Amino acid sequence: MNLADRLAKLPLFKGLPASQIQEIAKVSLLKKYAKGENIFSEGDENYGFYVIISGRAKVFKLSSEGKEQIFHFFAAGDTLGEVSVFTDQGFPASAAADEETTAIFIPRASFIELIRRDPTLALNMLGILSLRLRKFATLVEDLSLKEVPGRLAAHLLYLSEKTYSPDDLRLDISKTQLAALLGTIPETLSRIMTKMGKAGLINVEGSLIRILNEKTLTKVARGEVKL
Amino acid sequence: MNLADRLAKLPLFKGLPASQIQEIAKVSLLKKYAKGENIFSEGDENYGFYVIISGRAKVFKLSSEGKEQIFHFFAAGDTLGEVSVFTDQGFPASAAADEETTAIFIPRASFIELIRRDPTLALNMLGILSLRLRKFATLVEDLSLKEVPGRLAAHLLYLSEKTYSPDDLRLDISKTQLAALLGTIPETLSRIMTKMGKAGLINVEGSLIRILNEKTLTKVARGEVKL
DNA sequence: CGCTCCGTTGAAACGGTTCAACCCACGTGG
DNA sequence: CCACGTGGGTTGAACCGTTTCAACGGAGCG
Repeated sequence: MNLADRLAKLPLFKGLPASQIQEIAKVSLLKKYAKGENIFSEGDENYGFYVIISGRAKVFKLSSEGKEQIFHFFAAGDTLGEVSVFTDQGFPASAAADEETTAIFIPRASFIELIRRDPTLALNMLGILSLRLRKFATLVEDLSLKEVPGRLAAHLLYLSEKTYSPDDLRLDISKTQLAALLGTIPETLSRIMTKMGKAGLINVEGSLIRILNEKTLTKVARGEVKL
Repeated sequence: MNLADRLAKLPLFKGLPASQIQEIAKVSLLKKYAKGENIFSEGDENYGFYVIISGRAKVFKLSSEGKEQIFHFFAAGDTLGEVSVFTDQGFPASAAADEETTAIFIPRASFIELIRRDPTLALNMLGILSLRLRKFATLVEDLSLKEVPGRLAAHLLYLSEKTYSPDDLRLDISKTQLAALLGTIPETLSRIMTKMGKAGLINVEGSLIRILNEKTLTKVARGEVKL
């Protein structure tokens, strides 16, 4: 499959005429990243953004002591690095491939040029950024207003919503990564999972999690019930 | 001054032809809010967004126990509530006037219509949302990877950057509000200010803060030095 | 086989919050 | 004009959730 066909499938380019997609394809690059490989680093100058074709990437920051906070995971179809396309500063955070990942790199100047010509693309991008802002809002809420059990409960319910079998979840990331996503450390996450298990809220077997008591779990997520 | 003149001065509408601004002005509303008055609430259906003309507003969330996390303060020229213009969900957080505030309400449909016609406006809005995302990124970083002294130090240095007299700061919000912005409570903030005073980093007299040792303060902000 | 990575568990330490008391500046009403 | 209440800010002591440090078990892999 060539670049143009791949681009045409993306939600970002939905509703865009083929001719313009061809144009973008001409200046775009297909890139491959090995597991754990760096995609860009905080502060790097930015010449464009990325669209994930396959695999998974994370955007994160590290503290001075080495603790990692993951902002978001990106999978096939997602865009990353768009923020610095529209502001003249380097990347606000770093990104790395979580497994073997392929992505399309779209140069900044050509993309802006395309937006100027087609407002549909602009609206698509505005929708993407708005969604991202929503996610940040709930992340801030979780970090500041909820304790770790609340964050975990909220995350499990979030996963539950986007699954076919809403009570049988499979974590597609390691528990260490999950801890970094929830703003805590593996030890704490482990303890809380054990507690939730003993309280009959969930059942954990490796990366398989079954929700046993959704009602109470919801209350924990809201901070109405403590563990 | 009429609505159209006010709109024309906003960075959001920079570079936009007067005819289109007139059009927007026709469907916009001038609103006034008393100190403390609610502007919109989390989850409210959204029919448009707001531009602050004078005064100050805050966007925030409350925990189930009543703790407040302020996401951002907005002053004259800033827009708020744009996020839900581009996604079909209610407001992700609540907003209230921090003092007597006037704002222009711009209806969603007309604004989207205008974007469709003028890509300049789209690019302006993309720039605004991107900047907001950057702020969220540093907020998350602060909450998750820094301790309260680090957050305070970072905030003071941030204020210092945007002042004429970079070593003499005046807090324009109450310390209680500052605590809510930094993700902590007034008691903790007070203690840390005292500590920083005793360590010779700053000098606090009411809402006047003088930075005495910027170098060390920077290290505290980076987490390289503990208090 | 032995290494590394991930996850788990325990005990101690720490940062921050909670609760309570108190101070001060300010505005209001008697 | 003073008494009073109110809101913002400060301080102390107890408490609590989370992290830290250390040790250990198991799975996967060269």
